[in-house]
This record gives sequence, structure tokens and C-alpha cells, in this order.
Amino acid sequence: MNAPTRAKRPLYAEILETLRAEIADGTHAIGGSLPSEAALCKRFNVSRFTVREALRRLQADGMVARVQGAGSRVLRDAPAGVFVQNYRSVSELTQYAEETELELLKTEDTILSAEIAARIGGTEGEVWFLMRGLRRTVEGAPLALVASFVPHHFADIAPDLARGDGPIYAGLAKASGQPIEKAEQETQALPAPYHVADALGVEQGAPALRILRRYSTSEGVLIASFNWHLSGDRYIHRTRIALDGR
Amino acid sequence: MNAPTRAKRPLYAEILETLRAEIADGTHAIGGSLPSEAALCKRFNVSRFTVREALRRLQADGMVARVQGAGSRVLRDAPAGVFVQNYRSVSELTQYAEETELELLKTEDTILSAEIAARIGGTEGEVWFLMRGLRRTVEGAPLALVASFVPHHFADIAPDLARGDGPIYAGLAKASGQPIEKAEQETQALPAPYHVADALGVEQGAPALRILRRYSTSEGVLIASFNWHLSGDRYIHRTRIALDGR
DNA sequence: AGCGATAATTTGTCCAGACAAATTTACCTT
DNA sequence: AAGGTAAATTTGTCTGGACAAATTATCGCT
Repeated sequence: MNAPTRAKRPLYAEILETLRAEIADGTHAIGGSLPSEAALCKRFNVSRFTVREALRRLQADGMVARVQGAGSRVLRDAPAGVFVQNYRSVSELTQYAEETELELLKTEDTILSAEIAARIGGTEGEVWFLMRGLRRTVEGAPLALVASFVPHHFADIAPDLARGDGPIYAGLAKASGQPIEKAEQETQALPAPYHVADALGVEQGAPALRILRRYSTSEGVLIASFNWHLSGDRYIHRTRIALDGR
Repeated sequence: MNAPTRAKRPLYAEILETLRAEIADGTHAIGGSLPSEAALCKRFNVSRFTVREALRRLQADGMVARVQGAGSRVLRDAPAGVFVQNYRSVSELTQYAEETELELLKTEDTILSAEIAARIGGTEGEVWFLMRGLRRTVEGAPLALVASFVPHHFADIAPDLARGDGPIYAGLAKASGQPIEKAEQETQALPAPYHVADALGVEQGAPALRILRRYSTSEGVLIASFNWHLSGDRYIHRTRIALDGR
């Protein structure tokens, strides 16, 4: 078996990107079908395995549904999942950041544990830069305890960005010269560890909302911030869910 | 190439179940490594493809991290983010409802307390119809304990809608002859009360995520459902945040 | 036109093989 | 003992092939 010439990026990633673009531009309409695996193998001159790797990722994104015997149906024109809460886009998060104040508490280099690495998109054992802070409302009430991880090469500029008016990620994107391509959020209910409980004035172990926001460029994760919020009635994360056609 | 005898269930599913059990019982400790792919192929007498299908699903569950050259490291002893919820619109919530199953547990008339009324948009003292159920994944794992409040005049049809395939709110909107004009969500971290803890198999008082979704027409709230989810590592609510211009 | 059976198509499962890339281990030298 | 290099190990990417399972299309009969 002859090995293919090694592209810098996996073949399936190229195909994935092409299919994503074609779905987005309407070549493959929502509600319609993608070409069959066999047709895609022919078109891209790759094995069925490679096509399936691309399709698998489209499926994982919620963009297509694959049905045995029937083919792949387009469900969405972009990866599923958007927003929640008071914001539904990065620009609205920008406003949130501008309407609150982050008080930087501590900065340090940190070696990523396996668990943190898996969460934020780094690699276990890597050195990242960690900034801990307390985000307050304009009235001064504690809103969230924040732990932000940035790749180590931003260590020099990140603290000043944190002290500035705008969101950190915007400054980091500017410094990196790459636009933000993906912004994700994960929400969990967890027992408040001691340092969170102490900072937010709740009992250790009390239920707390941990919201992780991760911003990525094409080169990887730019910043990942854990925001710990007070439990139950002291913090409610409220959102509107979009109605279709609006 | 000789085809294997067809098992009722895929081979990778058997291996997945075995590995899950071994991680849960400590045979493969958290922080330690799983056997290599090659060793698992030997042990189970299957191809590498089959082993990798099982490992891929363990990885998707957040239970292991697979690192090229290093092997698979155990992160957790149970699936993390058993169910990742990604939705940005009502129609996508529709799909969620279709992909899970709601088992109706109990229905009853209820008089709204001030607290519940304020949350769901009713009036204290009003009689509403309450449906309690357990939402499960297609594999049967408990996903959420659900308490849905609907105005009393829907009491006759709501249970059948709950037992149907689609989302309840769609059926109610149809029955009311009014389109849904607003869909809202509120997320809180709360201690799991007894009935939630019991249904979802966690300790009473453990942190749980309570997601309230409220659907309204021009005439008022159509349905408001509290969804209680397992705490931290068992349920992660993941979203994408829209980038402006897309 | 409608229905049922069959054939064709499409995805799912699984095998064997190979090379690339990344990590770990072993070995040798200082 | 420490450091560097090479070899071994492990997962990632990719090829080709095959049969199973599910869906759709086609054909024939009434």
C-alpha cells in the first residue's frame, strides 16, 4: 500500500472544511441530502474511511444526520449550539465585560493537569499562564470568581489586558493577529471549592455554577476562563432562545 | 476476508461496556492508563478498528484522554457530560425532544406557590397542571427529572402530548392556535432535593443544574418545565457562542 | 392507482494492512 | 547520576476490501 503524500492537515479535515462551506453557501440545502459516501470518495479521490471521518465530525457538530440506507441529511448550516444567557454573541459578551469590573487577584504559571487540559483544550503537562480574579458589578457586588488560562506566550500582556476595559480575548486575538473562530461555553453545577466559597461568601461545598468559556483561533485556544457563580437564588443565568425565522 | 458471526450488538459496544465496567470497578484506575490498542485487540480478538470504535466512545464520554504515542489515560470513572445539549433555537430543541424519551411518572393539579408562580410566569394561588417525568437517553440512561407546568385548561391533552414523540410545547401551541412568541431559559445551580436525588441517583443536597424553559404565546405562558440534571461531571451543558457576522 | 416483492443503494460494522507522528523507554557516554 | 540519542511503543491517518442492516427505488400484479 502506498502512503499518500503527507499533507500538513489531515485529508478528512480538508473535506470537512469543504463540506462545511458547501452547506453554509447552500450548495447542500438544509433538509436536503449530501452526496453519498461513495460519491464523495470519488469526488475527493480518498478512501471511504477518510470520507467517514469528515462526515462523523459533521454529525458530531449536529450539522447532518446520517441514516443507514438513506444517506446524510443536512440539518443545519452551521455547528449546532449557540449561546445562552444575557448574551448570544461575542459582541454581547464584550458589553458584559465592559459593564463589570475584573479585579485581578493573582497571576502565575501553571502546569496543566489532565483534567484541566481536557477541559480547556490544552495538553497535560504544558505550562500555561493563569490569572485569578474577582468580577464585580458596577455596584461592587461580587459576581464571579474567574480563573483564566492563556497560552504561556501571552503571559507578558495578559495581565494588562485583564486590567483594561475590554474583554481579554479581544486583546489576545489582536495580539495574536488571528481572528476568533470559535467561542464555546460549558455549564456545570459543582460543589463550591474552598477558594470559590471564600471569595463569593458562600459555604464550601454549596452548589455553584461553573461556566467555562473558551475562545479559539485557527491556531488553537486563545483563552479559557472558568467563571464560578453563586448558587441558586443569588445567581440565575437567563437567556432567550431564538425563535426560527427571527 | 471472513465476516464474523453477527452478534446482536456490535462488538465495539461489548468492549465499551467491559472497559466501562473495569474503569468503574477500579481495574483501570483514574490517572492510570488503559491497555494499549494492540493489547486490547489481542485480548478481545478483534481488529484495531473495533477497539478504536470503543475507545473513541470512551473519549467522547470524557472518561479517557487518548494521546498519540502515550496511550489512553483514565480521566473519570463515569461518563462526563453524558448528554451534551446544543441548541440555539426552538426547532433545535424539538430535535432534542425527539432524540430522548420522556417517561411520565405522575400528573396532578397543583396550586402555584408564590415562588413557583414567579419563576414560571403564573399567578400565586392559580391551579395549574403538573406533569412529572424522567427524561432518558435512547440508551435508557436517566438524563433529567422534569417537572412541567401547563395552564389548567390543557390538562386533558398534555399527558398524551408528553407521551408522544415531539416536544410538548409544539402540541400545546397547536392546540391553543397561537404561535410561540418567546422561549426563555434560566439556569441555576441548586442542591438536589430529595425527589431529584432519588430519581437521578445522586446524594440529596448534591449540586445539580436546574434548567427552566418557558414557552409563551401572546396569551401567556404555554408551558414551563424545570429540568433537573446531574451534577458536575455527569452533565455538562455545552454551547457555541455566535460569532458576529455569522 | 395501489400494494407487495425484489433489487439497488446507502450507511454501519468489521477485517487486514501500512506509514506518520508523538511519546516513552532503553542504552550509551560523560 | 545526568544527559543525549536511538529504538521501541503507541496512537493517528489512510488504503482496500467485505458483509450486514436499513432505506429507497423499481417492477410486476391486481
